[in-house]
Amino acid sequence: MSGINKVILVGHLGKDPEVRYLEGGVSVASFPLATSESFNKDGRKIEQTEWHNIVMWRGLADVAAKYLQKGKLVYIEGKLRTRSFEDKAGVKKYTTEVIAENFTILGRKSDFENETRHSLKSEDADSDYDSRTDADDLPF
Amino acid sequence: MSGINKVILVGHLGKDPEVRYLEGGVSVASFPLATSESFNKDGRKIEQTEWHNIVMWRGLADVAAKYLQKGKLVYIEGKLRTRSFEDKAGVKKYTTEVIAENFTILGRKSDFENETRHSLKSEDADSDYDSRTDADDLPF
Amino acid sequence: MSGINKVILVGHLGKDPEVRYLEGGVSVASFPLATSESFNKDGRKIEQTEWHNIVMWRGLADVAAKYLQKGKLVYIEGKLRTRSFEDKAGVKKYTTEVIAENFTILGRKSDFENETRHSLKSEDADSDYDSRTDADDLPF
Amino acid sequence: MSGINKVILVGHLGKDPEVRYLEGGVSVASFPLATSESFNKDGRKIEQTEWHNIVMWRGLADVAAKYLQKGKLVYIEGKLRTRSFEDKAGVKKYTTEVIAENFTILGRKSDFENETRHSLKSEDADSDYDSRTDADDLPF
DNA sequence: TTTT
DNA sequence: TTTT
Repeated sequence: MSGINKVILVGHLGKDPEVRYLEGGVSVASFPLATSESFNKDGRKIEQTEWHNIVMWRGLADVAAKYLQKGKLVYIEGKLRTRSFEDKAGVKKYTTEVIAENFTILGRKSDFENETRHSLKSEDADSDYDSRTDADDLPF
Repeated sequence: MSGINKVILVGHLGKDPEVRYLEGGVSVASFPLATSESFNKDGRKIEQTEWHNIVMWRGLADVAAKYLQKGKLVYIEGKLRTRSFEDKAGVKKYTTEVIAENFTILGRKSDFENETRHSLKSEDADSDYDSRTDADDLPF
Repeated sequence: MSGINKVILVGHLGKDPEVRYLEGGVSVASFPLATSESFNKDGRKIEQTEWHNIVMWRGLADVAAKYLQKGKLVYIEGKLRTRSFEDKAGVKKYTTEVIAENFTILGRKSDFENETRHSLKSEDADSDYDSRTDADDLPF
Repeated sequence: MSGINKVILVGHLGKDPEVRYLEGGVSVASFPLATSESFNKDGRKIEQTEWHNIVMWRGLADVAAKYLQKGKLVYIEGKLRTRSFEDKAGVKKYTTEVIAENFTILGRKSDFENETRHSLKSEDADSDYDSRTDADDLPF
């Protein structure tokens, strides 16, 4: 018990969010996010990009679908979750995702028709212990 | 460019750190860390544990080897890195690890013969752009 | 717009939380929190303690009043807020506080009769845009 | 001991950094940073801005002086420090500052002639236990 | 004013 | 595989 599992990312979306709808109408958005880091090595500037699998649930997924697009710069706060799945060949594999808990769009003024911070408590779609939306945080 | 990739964890070590030495004498420590979370579902308390693969390089690995043991509660700050590798059967797989940048032991008094915060800039063993140790942060 | 204002602290309470009740029955808890840092200077170990003014609103204040006491080790997440006030002599002064958004008790087993993470959206008592409680996070 | 004191901010500089030089040639940069937050209250969008006093020491101050200007959007990581001072009238006052440990410029492409993350261990100017610069992180 |  |  008593753990903290927190991820803070600032990066650009590699693709538009992809939204799926589960039984019960629960929405799930996912997209890749790139965080790049520069450093000097032997006098040359090296840029290293790390890709993260971002997952958003329910109301946060809906907001993401509406306001996030490929290329946008966002601040994302969330937690790590590793889950297993079977690939097409039936081989068990693992993937680590960042389950987003809130996000803020950063960047150009033109990106800010909407400037509210988006926040949503979200969890696995098959649990309903926290399915409400932090409506006050939504921009409409 | 311009990215932030930060992980903050507080959890317990699932095992003692395992230390390996690469060519050049570079040390790498790794261990699993559990972060647990409790919540109420339908009136029952559910505990959910997430396991993280922690990796520490060089001086930080040495400090970890000396001061961290299975069961200890630690605060860890680091970044996410996903890398691919081939399993024994030659199948390409991916794993996501937390490359620790510093840690602080939390918890019981008996855990605190040493109480300095440990911090070390570290990177891939095959790169040497940042191989020094933040010696002032080391407890000896 | 588009800002992030986040504070992450792990430290010990210097006093029991002090709870006040505003008009409307809104509860506000506050207490000092010590975060200490050790480092070596000229071969001697120096310990430096920083004191933070923690403020919790509404449901989070109620949970704090019940579960936090002087000496306990807690993880606190919140945001900075600087406000002005007049001292007894009528002189305008400023104070910077950490408005907590959630906390987790860390530390000894004896501290863990209750082990849920406490979280509450909270704001100034004179605003009511976010006055609900994240009830699912509360331990009762 | 065993504390964590961490601040994460994303905001705009309210002024150009002001650089002072202490005895020994130690440089100190300081500037105000605004973090704004939007929320809906009674259907109206409210924007609330918080101002932070940012302080940078030594090499980090030098990088700030070179690359940060009024209006720029930056990610700043640091720690809180409250110190007392006497105002012109000899009255003792307190101020809380964010001692930056690293920063990253965010925002428009045009802001990124230089895109390295800046990082520097820094402390009070009158202590020399950590006076070196994380040179590898510097952009020259 | 905490803790080790 | 941790911890409470």
